[in-house]
Amino acid sequence: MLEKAHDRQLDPPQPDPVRKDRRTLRREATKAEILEAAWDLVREHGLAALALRDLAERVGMRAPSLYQYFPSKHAIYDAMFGQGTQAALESVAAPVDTSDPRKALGEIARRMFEFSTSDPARMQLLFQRTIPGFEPTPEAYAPAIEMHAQVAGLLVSLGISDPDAMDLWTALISGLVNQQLANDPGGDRWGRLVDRTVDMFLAYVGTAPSAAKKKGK
Amino acid sequence: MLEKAHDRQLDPPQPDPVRKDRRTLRREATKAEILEAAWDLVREHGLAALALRDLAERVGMRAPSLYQYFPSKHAIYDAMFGQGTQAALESVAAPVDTSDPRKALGEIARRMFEFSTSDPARMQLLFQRTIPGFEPTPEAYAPAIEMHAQVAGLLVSLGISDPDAMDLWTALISGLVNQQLANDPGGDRWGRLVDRTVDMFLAYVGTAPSAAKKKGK
DNA sequence: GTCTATATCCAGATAGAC
DNA sequence: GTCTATCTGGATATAGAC
Repeated sequence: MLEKAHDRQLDPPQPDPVRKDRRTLRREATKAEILEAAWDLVREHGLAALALRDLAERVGMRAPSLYQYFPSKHAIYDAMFGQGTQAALESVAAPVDTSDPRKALGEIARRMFEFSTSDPARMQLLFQRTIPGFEPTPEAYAPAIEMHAQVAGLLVSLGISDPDAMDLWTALISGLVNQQLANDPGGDRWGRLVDRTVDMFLAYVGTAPSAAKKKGK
Repeated sequence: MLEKAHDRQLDPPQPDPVRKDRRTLRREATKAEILEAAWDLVREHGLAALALRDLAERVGMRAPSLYQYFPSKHAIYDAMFGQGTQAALESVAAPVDTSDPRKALGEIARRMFEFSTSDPARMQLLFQRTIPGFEPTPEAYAPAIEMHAQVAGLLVSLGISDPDAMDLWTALISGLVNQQLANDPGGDRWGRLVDRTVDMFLAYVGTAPSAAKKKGK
């Protein structure tokens, strides 16, 4: 390595990680602009149809210039993945206007359904794995883990601590979303069922001593 | 058109649509062989990664020769789609070893779950729409409609005729399958929940006067 | 009926001028 | 920092020889 270590030591340390110079700010603004254009494109033409040429054109560049901001196409997908999980977390974590945990759970269900169905391309990126070779980085995935924990906490406040119940819950929401997008995109055929599905879930895991009970055949 | 119509009239009519000459049989055998190789490839590399070069190589051809059997890549997907819906229908329609409709419904649920999770590529082809521009033909889709009708009939035999209940049912199975494949491929984390999910469903739509009841908030 | 050869088009990514 | 030009490799599909 020919790196001049003494130069680094002479440089003043970053006084505040939030404080950034104009060049960094400009760069991050451009990155955000690129990602915004990428979202537009995948919403228009589908997630898999994202092409760097088109993306560059949208932001007034040529394709090679994108590599100054993202090292690869997968890196762009990863940044989008991170934005998606962050948005999902914020959607779930926003204050709920009720003190009734049951109503709160219904509100969370509606939010997740709305979040997922309102942007099929985002839903496909986050919850299905259809891009060959793409795996999100742990950093991009982290908000999804936090969101999962928050919902689990809400279930606990309802007296439901069984991990199976949490798995059942995610399956219910996922199923409604999938059917809505696959069979009635833009409609409300499964959206109308969200509240009743929550009732069904609570009736089953709430009244039973444990959701993990084994039913005799 | 320069077609010689009198030749057709002189030809003896097909005495039996099932009876085929050797040439037709050979051709259909080759088509079946191509589709079998296509299934192998999508299971190995993913649905979207199917390449005609690879497919031709698997059956000992060059890529252009495939066009003697299928007019396009989408036609191959369509034939696979038809095979998939046919297999799904057969899975559901096979005799059930019980006279108890409730147990029969559980058996159907397990079959559908097993059918879907045992072949993720097939599940992706049939129940998600990730191939840009591909729409199945009505012929390929027909068995799926028949399967839907059979399940609806089973629900009716349980006294459940509400269309909403059928939609809820499909969402439940779809959700369990999706979570299993997305978060625990090859495992049993959601498969274990199938029977309990059926119980939950029956407890909700079976005991209630109507699944379409509107719950007060 | 299968082949070689090719047309046409597209992709992601890199090198190096300016 | 952005560009032009290019590399490398892929795709689907077609033309025409054999």
